[in-house]
Amino acid sequence: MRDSPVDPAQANETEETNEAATKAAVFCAAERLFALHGFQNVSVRDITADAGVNLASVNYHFGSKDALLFEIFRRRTAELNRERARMLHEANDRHQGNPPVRDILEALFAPPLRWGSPENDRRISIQFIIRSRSEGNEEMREALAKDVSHLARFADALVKARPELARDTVYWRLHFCLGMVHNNRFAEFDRLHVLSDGATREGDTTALLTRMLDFAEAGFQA
Amino acid sequence: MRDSPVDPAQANETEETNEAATKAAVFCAAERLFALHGFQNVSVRDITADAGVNLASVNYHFGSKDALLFEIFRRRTAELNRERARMLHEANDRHQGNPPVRDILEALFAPPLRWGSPENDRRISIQFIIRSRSEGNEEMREALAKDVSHLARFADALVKARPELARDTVYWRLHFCLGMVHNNRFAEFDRLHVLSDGATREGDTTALLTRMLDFAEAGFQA
DNA sequence: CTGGGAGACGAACAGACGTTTGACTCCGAA
DNA sequence: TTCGGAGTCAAACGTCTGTTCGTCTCCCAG
Repeated sequence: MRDSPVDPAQANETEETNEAATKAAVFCAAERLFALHGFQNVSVRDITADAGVNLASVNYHFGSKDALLFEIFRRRTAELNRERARMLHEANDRHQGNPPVRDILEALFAPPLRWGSPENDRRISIQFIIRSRSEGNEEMREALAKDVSHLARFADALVKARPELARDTVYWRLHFCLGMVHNNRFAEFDRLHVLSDGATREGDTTALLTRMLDFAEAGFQA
Repeated sequence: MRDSPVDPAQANETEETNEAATKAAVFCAAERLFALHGFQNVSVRDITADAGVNLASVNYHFGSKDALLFEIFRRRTAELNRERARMLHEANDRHQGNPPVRDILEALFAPPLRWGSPENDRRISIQFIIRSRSEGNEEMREALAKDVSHLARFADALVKARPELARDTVYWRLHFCLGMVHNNRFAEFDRLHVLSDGATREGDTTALLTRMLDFAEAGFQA
């Protein structure tokens, strides 16, 4: 076992890499199948069959099925958090450390929405993350609970942007905004599509972002 | 098999009923365990052991594990929809068939919030419903997708209350509101509690309802 | 050339799963 | 009293699960 194996995410879909190609194939197949069918509904055999590798590959490269799940989760949440933090940082730079509510919320909404756009390769990743929020095992939920520092930065920025609001009011409204984001699942989009008889298409990501920002920004004005 | 067995929900927790007591016990135990640990993480043996009945009871009284799941789902969603429809009807009566946005949203928010209050027996039921939205099998998701008529009444009322808004705008904002509701899970409350360092307690249901209505009503003003 | 570790592979493991079976008890109707 | 169905029960069924084992191939350092 070498110390720094080929990064599965970087070797994405490029099965030509001469080393650890099977590890990357397992990683990608697992993420996709988990995101589409749920964590418990996908067996190790499903993953290895889809990836075209041997059954024992999962346990050899990742230790266990749960460890594989957690590694996908850890990597993707880290990437999402990094992108959100970067946008929040840019908003701070743009507004001398005191960005308005809309810019803060954009840093929260835009990354998962961009990932979720139909033409984006990360569409699967965001579905995986959302799913891990409800189907994740104890380890994953613990990691989510521990990682409040990431959200705390957004909460602090919002408190600074709306100093007249009580702190707990800001926390609750941030909670509502997160609910808006996490509801962006395939099934929910389908129901909305049926309800509106085809009037609402989720294809236009920037338009959806504007809709969400309009709604949430107004919510913070209350 | 008689035609109208004792209603498990009515025989709730009263194991003294001389007939079909085990069916009610299975129903209650299953709902609680499913809500707490997830659908796939609870086995038929877990349910029957918790209910104190024989292993074969589930298949005898409900046909299969999936059928049991679906029966709990069907009953609870019907109860929730009925309560929401009743509140929307009352709001219509109060305002001559044209209730304001806040009253419509209250009919949407209040029932699940009331159920979710700590002292309420239905706290488990609402967790079950929320869970079924992401963990439900094909049959349950199909039932959710088909039942747009229930949501359509809320959408129509909102369109009537805000005629200056485009229809798809109203649909999207209703979608956002549903996200706010469905995010009210145990795990999410926990994270919010950690984030706010104990400042936000979910105990006061009416206060939470006010917070949600303030936020969502303002969102519809945008 | 040679030895050894990394990795892929088929096969098997032990356990948990949902479901089914057949016998037994009990009670109301004939 | 007798018959039959409803309900409970222990036991077993076959299947699918995650994981492990032993072996084989291949490549590179010695």
